[in-house]
Amino acid sequence: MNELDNLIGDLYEYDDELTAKQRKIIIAAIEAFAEKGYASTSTSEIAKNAGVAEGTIFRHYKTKKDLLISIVGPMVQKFIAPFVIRDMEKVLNQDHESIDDFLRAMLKNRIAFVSKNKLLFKILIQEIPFQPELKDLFKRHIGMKVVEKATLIIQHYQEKGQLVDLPPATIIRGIVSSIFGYIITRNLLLPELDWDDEVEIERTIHFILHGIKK
Amino acid sequence: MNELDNLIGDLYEYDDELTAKQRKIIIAAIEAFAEKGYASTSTSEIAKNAGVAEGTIFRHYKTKKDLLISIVGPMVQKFIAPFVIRDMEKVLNQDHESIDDFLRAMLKNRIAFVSKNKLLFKILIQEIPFQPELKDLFKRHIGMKVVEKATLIIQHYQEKGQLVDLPPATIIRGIVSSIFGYIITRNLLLPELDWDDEVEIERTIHFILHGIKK
Amino acid sequence: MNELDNLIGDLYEYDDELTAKQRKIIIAAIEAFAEKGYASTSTSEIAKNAGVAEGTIFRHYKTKKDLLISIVGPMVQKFIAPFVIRDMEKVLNQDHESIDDFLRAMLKNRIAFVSKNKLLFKILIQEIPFQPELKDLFKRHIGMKVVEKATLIIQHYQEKGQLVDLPPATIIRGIVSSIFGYIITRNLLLPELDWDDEVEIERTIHFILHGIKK
Amino acid sequence: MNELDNLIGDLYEYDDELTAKQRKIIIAAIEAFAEKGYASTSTSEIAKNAGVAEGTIFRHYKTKKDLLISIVGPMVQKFIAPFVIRDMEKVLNQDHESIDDFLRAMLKNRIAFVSKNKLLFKILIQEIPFQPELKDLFKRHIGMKVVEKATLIIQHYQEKGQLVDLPPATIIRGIVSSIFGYIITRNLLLPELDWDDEVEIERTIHFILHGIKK
DNA sequence: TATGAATGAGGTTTCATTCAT
DNA sequence: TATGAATGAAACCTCATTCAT
Repeated sequence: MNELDNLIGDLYEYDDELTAKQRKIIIAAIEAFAEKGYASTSTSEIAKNAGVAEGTIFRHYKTKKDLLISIVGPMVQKFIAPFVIRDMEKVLNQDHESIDDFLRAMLKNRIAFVSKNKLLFKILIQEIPFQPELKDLFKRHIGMKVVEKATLIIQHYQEKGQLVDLPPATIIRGIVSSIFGYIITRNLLLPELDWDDEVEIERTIHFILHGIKK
Repeated sequence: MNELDNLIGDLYEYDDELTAKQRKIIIAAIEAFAEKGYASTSTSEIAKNAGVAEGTIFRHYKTKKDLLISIVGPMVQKFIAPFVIRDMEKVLNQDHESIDDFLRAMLKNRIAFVSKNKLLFKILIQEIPFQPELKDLFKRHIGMKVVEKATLIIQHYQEKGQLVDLPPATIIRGIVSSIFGYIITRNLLLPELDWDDEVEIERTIHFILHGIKK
Repeated sequence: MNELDNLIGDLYEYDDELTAKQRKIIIAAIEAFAEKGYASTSTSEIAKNAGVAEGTIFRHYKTKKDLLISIVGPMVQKFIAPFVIRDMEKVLNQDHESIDDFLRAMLKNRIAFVSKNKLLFKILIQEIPFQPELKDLFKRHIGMKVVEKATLIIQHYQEKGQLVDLPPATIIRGIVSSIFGYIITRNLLLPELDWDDEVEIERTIHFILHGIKK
Repeated sequence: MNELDNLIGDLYEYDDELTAKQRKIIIAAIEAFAEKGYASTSTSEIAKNAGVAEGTIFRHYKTKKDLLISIVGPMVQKFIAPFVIRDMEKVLNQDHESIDDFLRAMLKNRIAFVSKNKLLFKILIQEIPFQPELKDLFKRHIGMKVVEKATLIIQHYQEKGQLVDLPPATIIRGIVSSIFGYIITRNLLLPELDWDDEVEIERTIHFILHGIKK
């Protein structure tokens, strides 16, 4: 479980916050939630796969939902938000000459991030519609901070005459849809295909920038 | 539940196949599945909301999963596939001069379709990852028939010199991502906003055709 | 379980409100609660003794506490309160010449009642301190209606010059303590002794009326 | 927790038998048992309220029931029994002229005792029916020694012609019921009322001595 | 001595499903 | 056809107790 091991290291700043059993619980939970969905995964199954007693899960997480939140919350909080924001600040400060470069940087970064966190990503998008806590978290972090920043960046480039005069919200939606479309197709819908990320990212950037019309 | 009533009429060709109770069961099930997810909805809850006895559900549907499939299967089979295909044939036959018109027709049609079937749509995309039957159905209908047709159309326009020379798969992904991005934002993420569909569809078409660069 | 059978008949006015299984559940629950206490009785144990599946209990009673309340509530409501009140009205109306007769009637009646409901009585006094619902029920029925009536009766006899001039509350406490003292000693503390109820009741009445001093 | 602190000092002859943690455990246990009942109190709750680790409880008390017994046992053994007996011997030796004085002394003494030990008293009467160990302890100490002595005293006064010719057991029951009736009403049923103990004790003595008849 | 992570048996409750009516 | 009582497996969770540190 190399992917998962790294992941844990990322999610929890101080590794020693977690006992060995806790790590095993989290890893087993991530795998099960991603494969069968949160509601269809039983705590006894998680315990069995983690090699711990069922009671041990509840010593560390008061409820099953607590376990979910503690897995998926940090992903939203510590990763998505700060990374995105830092990236964007970098962009604004370094003042890339063209948005091409900016877009390229962003896409690669985000795609690498999701590739490292495929399972968590799947859990997150599956459960957001049903977990008000997650929805809130998401709206607060992404909806407010990220969209705000993104709007500024887009206006910045629009003023420089590089971007079309669509409303920033529409532009953001276009970009995000394209990115997610790629990520989901690549990782969830057709993971069995041979993907040349380098090339396909360039194509996606081309699509975002110039559309499909010749 | 006007939306649901129409819906039922659409899903089942011969309305009289369904008893009144069956209709009520299906409606209650759609509402519950969409709101809380398939796995988190109990059959007793469906029965209560439908105003029937618990046993009645199992008289008509052997298992709970049968109920799900019988709700979401027809959507895939009878709706998505035929509509899309028919649309596309229409396009190819009528031979729209420009893809602009074609795209516009498609988008409006698909968006109208999903608006009519918001709840079913939500159930479908939530459950596809977890229900092999649905995944198969989907892949067979969409993946094979639709993608095939779409590829032909794109090649058709590429030969006419109207479309950029990206691989058809990339183009399809771009278009579909943009459509879904709009539908999901509009119906699931931010349904509380005031949407002017006419205008926003035009913007989305513009994005698909020309991208974001000026 | 003849005692319990009668009991059920008393508690539920229309016997046919209860299925056979429900009766068995209630009887098993009463026995277990009385023997081991509510908190120390498991629902699985009740189910086993009742000869039903555990789920059956929860089909009829939403929670374990529901089961307790539905057993002990009617005892308070339908029995204690109305009986006592009716008795007392009878007394006031018939206007017994002396309180001796009244006391005697009361004691016999109450003692017979508790003898018929020994187990329920035990459950009731054990659980009242821990179940707010029961406390409320009890205070409302006994505390308010019964004490009020009793006060009137005592004042009635005090005016006739038959009763000592202690505050009614003190007199009620004295009488009730003596009755409960007898009932508890007789049924709970020393049930193994040979009790001649007739005689012992006369003695208790003598104690209440004249005290211990010669 | 002044009440509880004194209490502990009383229960354990050599205070230094107890570590600070042990004291905290006992105090927390008394409070919890009294409030929610023995069976409904978890050891983890006691540990938390005592500010110790869960394991610490089991270092001092082999089982949860051990803890209960070690709390409530001394109350029966070291307190009730010896006090009562000593009092009674005093009475017999000092040879109070009248039982009035004797009764008054007893009542005040017992009521003061229970007031100091309200919580323990509550635990004791709640748990006696369900804990054979306690029942035994109680029967051995109270049932045998106390009743024996009390019988002697009553016969003593009966011979002096001061007491009515009811069987001693009946007289004991009358007195004890009246005392408990007062203590329970005062401390458990209606603790929120303003009680003037001096006055109410006199009234209770009057009731015991002369009954309710004028 | 004290800790608190770990246990696993057992608690209450839910639930899809069956079946006699 | 429709019912809803009944089921029992399995869900989530609690808890007294143990044990390595």
